[in-house]
Amino acid sequence: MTKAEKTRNFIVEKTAPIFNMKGYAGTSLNDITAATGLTKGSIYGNFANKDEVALAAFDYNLKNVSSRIDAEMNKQVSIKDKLLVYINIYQKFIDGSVSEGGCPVLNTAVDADDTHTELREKVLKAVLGWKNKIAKLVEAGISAKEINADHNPEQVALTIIAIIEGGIMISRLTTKTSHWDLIMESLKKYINSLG
Amino acid sequence: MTKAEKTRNFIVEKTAPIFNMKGYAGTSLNDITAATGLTKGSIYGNFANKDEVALAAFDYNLKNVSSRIDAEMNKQVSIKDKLLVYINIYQKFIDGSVSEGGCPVLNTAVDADDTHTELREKVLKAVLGWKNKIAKLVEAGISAKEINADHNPEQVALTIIAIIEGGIMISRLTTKTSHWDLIMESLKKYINSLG
DNA sequence: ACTAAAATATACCGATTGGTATTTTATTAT
DNA sequence: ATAATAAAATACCAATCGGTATATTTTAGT
Repeated sequence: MTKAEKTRNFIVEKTAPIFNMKGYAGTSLNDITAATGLTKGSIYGNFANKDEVALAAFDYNLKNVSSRIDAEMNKQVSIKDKLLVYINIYQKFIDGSVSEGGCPVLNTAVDADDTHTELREKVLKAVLGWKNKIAKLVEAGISAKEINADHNPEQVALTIIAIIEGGIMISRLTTKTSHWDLIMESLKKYINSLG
Repeated sequence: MTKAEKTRNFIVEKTAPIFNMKGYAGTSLNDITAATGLTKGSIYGNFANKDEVALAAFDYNLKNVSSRIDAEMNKQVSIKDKLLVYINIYQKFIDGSVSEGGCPVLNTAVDADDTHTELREKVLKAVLGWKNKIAKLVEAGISAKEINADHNPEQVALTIIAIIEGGIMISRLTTKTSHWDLIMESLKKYINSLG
């Protein structure tokens, strides 16, 4: 790994939480230099512009979440247990133990849907990928007779994502873990009702 | 209504959609003057600062949603039908027929939770009020034997809000009304399963 | 119609915005 | 160790940021 690559990663690591908290417009180049300790010249030596940093930061934040989920999901055998993984992983993003501004999908979707095309397309891809992933799990669950065949995999996927993301919005706003717990209890019931 | 009050309302009406789309940091005073056709001096003659405009814009956006919901809810008699009102109202915010950037609660919560205390407190109040409203409806439903008494009103309220707001995030991002429809079908099932 | 007050426009402020050309420093291959 | 190269720092740019003091216009009461 060359020096430039190291610096690039360093910049992304340090700015990713800021973009996740403050959003694209709310994060200034001064924020970026302050967080990295680097100068503007150095930032622009590694990135073409602010957009490129923001896009890389989103990728980083997304991978941070999804890799944790993948790792935990691989430990589970049943489809339902795999689906329940989201609850435990996101809990850590709520209670502050991992938190860096909440779910990057939610933050970036709301931040960019009307303002930033490139960022919007990245989140869109992430959500559609997430949806497909859950839908395939549901299909596998149906094949394995673990989930009733009368369920629409896409609908189940969208419903799970909606509950999680809506739950994050509420819980992070109210800062009540009890709210998260209650919503996730509903999600558990929903998942267990699938078959 | 004095001239200043008219102008104040005019500024709020014109800028409310902008704040809802671009967020607080993303909306500049240039945006505000461009949308109103007024000059900076006129804006600052009616508002102390940008914050005051943003706060008034949020109030306006929130009232726009909640008054529509209240009006429609009063037409319904059963508790379940009252709860189902959210689906039809928010549909209009999704398909673009009323849209001005989506749900102000979701937008402002995500925008302000880590950045803007005053705005954050306003959304927090809105969400807690919304939660209490649904919880009281559920309690009334239990009293009327329309909803089973084993349901936790607060939990039902939080779950409904989460599905709606999560559904808005997804549907506005993907611009697929089918996604909204599928998620709302799940919400209908959930509401109907209450009793 | 006239005047006092209210509301809006003009013209400006310093600070910050994203971005760049140039110089200095650090790295790396020989 | 040195030269070539890569990376980072410095110093700057025009434009825009939120905000204000003052001048002008518009409104409203008599």
